[in-house]
Parts: sequence; structure tokens; C-alpha cells
Amino acid sequence: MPELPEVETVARDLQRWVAGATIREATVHWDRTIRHPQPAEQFVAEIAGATIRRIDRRAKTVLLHMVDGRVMTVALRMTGALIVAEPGTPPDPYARVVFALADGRELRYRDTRKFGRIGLWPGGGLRSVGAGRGARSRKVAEGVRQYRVGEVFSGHGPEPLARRFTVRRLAERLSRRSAKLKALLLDQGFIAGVGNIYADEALWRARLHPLRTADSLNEAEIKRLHRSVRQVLRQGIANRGSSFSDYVGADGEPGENAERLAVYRRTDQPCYRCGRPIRRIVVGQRSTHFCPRCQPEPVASVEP
DNA sequence: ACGCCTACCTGCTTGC
DNA sequence: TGCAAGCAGGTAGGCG
Repeated sequence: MPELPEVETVARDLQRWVAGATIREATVHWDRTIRHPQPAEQFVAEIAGATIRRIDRRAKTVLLHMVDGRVMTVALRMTGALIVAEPGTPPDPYARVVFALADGRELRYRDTRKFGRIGLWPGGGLRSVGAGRGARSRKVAEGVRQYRVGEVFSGHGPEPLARRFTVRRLAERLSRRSAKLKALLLDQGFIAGVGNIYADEALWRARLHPLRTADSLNEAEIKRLHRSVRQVLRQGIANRGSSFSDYVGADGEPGENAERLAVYRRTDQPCYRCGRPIRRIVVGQRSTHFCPRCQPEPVASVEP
């Protein structure tokens, strides 16, 4: 999916353009886009007439907070996009859900691969960014668990750009894990929002091999990793995200960050630091790019 | 905890 | 040119 910087870009665009707008009617063209607990028709009935108060982001999910307190979550996954269309814009064959706004515009959820999911939840339980604990669900009359939006994110790790995501906190989390760095960065329960592109970029910047294990890092390396993760994400946001084929902001335009990536999809091209060709390997079924000189192989344990 | 597999989908690129 | 295989930013669930 769009990763943290791409989702942040979309959320900021939407905050500027549709905060205050009222959803007149939603049309669902692909039912499975609507995730539990609502079936698509119920979702359509419940969202009609809702006014959007503000839009922000949690992990890789766009949150549309309604004036009545409910929260619509939009997880873009691989190819999802939220695009504001002016009246008269030709229909989009890949629009899976279309929100007709009262002012005549449309907010379109476009998703070629149909992996993305939209949900509508009672508010509550969302701590300020970077919080850990989730919300407790509310028991409703018939004993049906009614999840609050905070619960959707209870399994997520800290927001890497939050103030409380400190070197110390990262060090503590790393020390308890033996997984490979690449796999950990992709694990949303470890850090929220990092995906395949920014994981590779952060490791290159930190000069850490993707196969290093978490608990093998010394203090200086942890510091570099912490700074690198935040830098690559902030740079991504500043450039409105990295676009290859599908990702676009809410303005429908691709981001500029792809051209500034150091390793991602640069296999065999020279490393910007040392000139050696970038290598591609597969880690945990995900393609992984790194510089074999700048990111030295993990040392075999000096042992028995 | 960890790693590996399959599934969910469609479209573009690559190689024969 | 044609066609099949391989690839893609994500994640959930299952198994060992």
C-alpha cells in the first residue's frame, strides 16, 4: 500500500479539501471493500448524511472523523486511492466506492486490486499518536461486540514520527526481538506505517544489512536506525510520497519521492554513497534492496 | 516468536 | 507478435 508518507499526504489533502463536507450518498461497486462489521448496504445507509469533521492518519489508514463522533477508516493496502473529483469529471472504472458530497463533488475510493477496506466505527479509544494500548470494546444490548475505532489499532506499534518514539523506546523494543531487521520494520505491531520501500531506504541510510537480527545492534546502530527511519519518512512526506504505478494523492497526482529513493527498485544501479551495484534479495517473501558494501553482512557469531 | 505458505486481485513487464 | 510467467507499495490466517 501506500505507506506512511503516502497515507499522510492523502490525509492532509483531504483535510484541506473535504473537511466540513457532507456525504449525501455512498455507492458501493465492490461489496468486499466494505469490511466488517457492516455489510455494504448497512454501510451505505449509515453513512448517508454524515458530515466530515476532520481527516487524519493512523499507521497506514486514513481516518475520517465525522461530526457525530463516528470514524470511517480507509485502509488503502496495495493500490487504494482517495481522490476528490470535481463535478463533471468522467467516471472512474476502478472506483469501488463513490461518496457523493452535498456540494456536488465526489470523494472516490479507487482500487485496482481490490485489497483495500473501508469501515465505519463508533469513536473512542484512539489515544494521541504513538500510544500503545487499545480501546476496550463496548458491550451492546444483544452481547454483540461493538468495536470502537481505537480497537482497530490496538495491535499496532508506535508511530515512528511521534515525539514519544525515542531512541530509548526503539532500543528497548529491539532488545526483545531476534527477528531480521527487514522483517521487523515491516511488522506493523513493531512500528506502524513502514512498508517495503521505506524499510529498504531506512536500512540503507542507517548502513544496516537487512538480515541483521534486532538484538545484534549496538547503541550507535540503534541511533542510526532511529534517525534513518524518521528521516526517510519525513522526506517521503515532503515529496508527497513515492509513486510507481498506482499511488496518487487526493489531487490525483503522483508524488515526487520515487526519484529520490536510494535503493528501492535500483537493482544493479550504483550506490549513491560508494558506487557499488545495488543488490536485490528476497526476505520474508518481499523484495529487498541494499548496498553490499555500505550495509555489511551480519557477522557469523564467534562461537563454540 | 519466528518464518514460511496461501489468499485476496488486477495489470504491467519480462523472457522465450 | 503472442503468451505465460513473474512481479507489485499490504495484510490476514494457518501451520510447524
